[in-house]
Amino acid sequence: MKPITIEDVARLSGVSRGTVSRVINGSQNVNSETRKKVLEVIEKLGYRPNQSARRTAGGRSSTIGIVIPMIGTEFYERLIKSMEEKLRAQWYTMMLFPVLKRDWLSKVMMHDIPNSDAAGMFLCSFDIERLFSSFRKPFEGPTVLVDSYSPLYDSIYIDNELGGYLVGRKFSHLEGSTHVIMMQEYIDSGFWPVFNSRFKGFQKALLENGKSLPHRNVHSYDFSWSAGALAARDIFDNDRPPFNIFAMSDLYAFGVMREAQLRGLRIGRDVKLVGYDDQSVARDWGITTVRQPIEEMGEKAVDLMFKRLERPGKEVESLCLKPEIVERESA
Amino acid sequence: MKPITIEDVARLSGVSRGTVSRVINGSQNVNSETRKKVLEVIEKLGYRPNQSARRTAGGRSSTIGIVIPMIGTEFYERLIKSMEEKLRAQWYTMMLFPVLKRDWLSKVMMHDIPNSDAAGMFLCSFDIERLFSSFRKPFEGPTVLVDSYSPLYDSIYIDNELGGYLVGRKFSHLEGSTHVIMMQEYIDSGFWPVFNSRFKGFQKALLENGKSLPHRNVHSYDFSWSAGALAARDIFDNDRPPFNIFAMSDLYAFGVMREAQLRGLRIGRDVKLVGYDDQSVARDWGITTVRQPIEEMGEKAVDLMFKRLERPGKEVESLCLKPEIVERESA
DNA sequence: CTGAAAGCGCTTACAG
DNA sequence: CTGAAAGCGCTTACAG
Repeated sequence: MKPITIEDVARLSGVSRGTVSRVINGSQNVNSETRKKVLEVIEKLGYRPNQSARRTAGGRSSTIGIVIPMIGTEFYERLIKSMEEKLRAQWYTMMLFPVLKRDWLSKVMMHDIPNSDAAGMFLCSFDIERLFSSFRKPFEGPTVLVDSYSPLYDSIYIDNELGGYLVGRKFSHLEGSTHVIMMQEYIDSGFWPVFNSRFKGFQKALLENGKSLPHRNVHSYDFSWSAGALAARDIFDNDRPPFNIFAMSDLYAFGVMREAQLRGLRIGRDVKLVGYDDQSVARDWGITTVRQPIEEMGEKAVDLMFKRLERPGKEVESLCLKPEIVERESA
Repeated sequence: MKPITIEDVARLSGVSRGTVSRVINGSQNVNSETRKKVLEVIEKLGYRPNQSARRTAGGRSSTIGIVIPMIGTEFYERLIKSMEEKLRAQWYTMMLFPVLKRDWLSKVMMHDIPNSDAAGMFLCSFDIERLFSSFRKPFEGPTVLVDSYSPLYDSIYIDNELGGYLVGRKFSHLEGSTHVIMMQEYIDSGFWPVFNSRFKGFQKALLENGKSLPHRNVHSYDFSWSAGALAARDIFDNDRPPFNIFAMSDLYAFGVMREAQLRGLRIGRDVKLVGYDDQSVARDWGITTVRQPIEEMGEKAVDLMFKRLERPGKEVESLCLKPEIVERESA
């Protein structure tokens, strides 16, 4: 069974292919009677225009690609959802390219994306300059950086240094020992360095208030549910309360919380705890945390894309969003 | 700056477009000298074939679409990763279509997918028959159902009834009161009913052992980190230990665990607890759970797709995978 | 408002 | 092994 083409629609409507094309593309220059007739036939036949053909014939693509480093986290779920919402309102289709393995990064960048026929591309959380020292620029069309920054591209990101600073300022007036749990970031990782920025801001605030953070109070772990508990075990075993712990992800904070409770330490009193991200787990368990305006970032990213699509030659624009502390019981 | 076309390559190589095309498509019928020359020019120019044009000219698409109901969970992260791994080995590109809002389901099915130019389509966790009573079949090409079943399509899924049954059998020899925490499933939701199947199997095992489950011992909640704790609170307040709790997701199980510890109930003794999914949180916190062979499901799904791509007319094939209990400290 | 026609960048028999 | 040519399903000036 052959697919239905514009030719079939034209024949049954008694008009030319050109007219059908005009109807499909919403041209004003079609008699409303004709349009109605054509639309009827389209409906009856179940005709869908072949997108590949439209594009090779010079029509605009209406898909937008999004590259993200992972799925399976609340952060990207929320980000993607807010972006898709806005994209759909303008009839764009979203195509997701998750880079689920480090090895795939070059394949996604050099192969999948150039072939994707997207009108534009969002690149999320990657450090594009580091990426393009090893990769050829993969995509000629409009590119918007989300959750990262480069002077060469439109971009929107959240001020991680400020996030860390806010927590540091809060902690600098507290009694007791101060600890940080973070993820180790490698220079060659290709990711926008969020943890290091948070750390920088945190340390800056402490220094401003005459406090310093011993190197041994910085705990680096991988990213997992148990990491926070392991770190907490280490902290509780080798130091004395009260503890002030900045867990740079709610995941970590949660592990700390659990370990503390097992030991009878009171969260909010013996242990002051601040997480990061305001994930549902922080809301559910009363963890003070740093909220990132994820949805706002997604929406404004789409705005940047639309502007760029309209005026490809316009000057590069960059937006920086502010995080804020959400006070709960844990600190 | 105009994109480089096959014409440019042909001209600079001193051959015809046809020959360049043969080189691109790996045809054997090209003199190796000619091929070398053409390849050089391609490299030098940085030429990339226009995929849209290839497809409209009758070439095969090498992208595969995957529709999933959500991102942000470990289940889909693992599933997608295992599928992409196999797809990439055969030079296919994966395009993800998450359906992040219920309203978008029809748009994704009727618009995005038909336009996606995919050679084949995976549909994950949706109840396709219920879907297609309201939607026209969106996609003519090879379709493989993953994590759901229909006699009309190739499919692979995990035996949820068995999963529930295994837990039920384990619980039927235990002293104390038995409770279930699950998600309420609505008939019109369009999702493959996994919780109901688990419940069915669970109840069956209890009945076989002469036990019954009072209706009030079934606790339905939405899907969140706090739901398990809320359910546990309800259970602990209104019943007496020992408790046997089947939390049909590790997320729920985790909430139960925390609430129990806050009350000084000993997990594994006062509270026997079984989760579902073997997520990292279950591994990290010692929760007995039902492991689903997610990666195996992903890989075999891709096998089904390849078979179907090769022989579009072959008989429909259906695979059912078995879950198993992972024993840990909690039960 | 509409049709005829050229063109988009490819692929693929066909003939040699 | 290769070129010339027809064709894929569309779009878009152009002319009327």
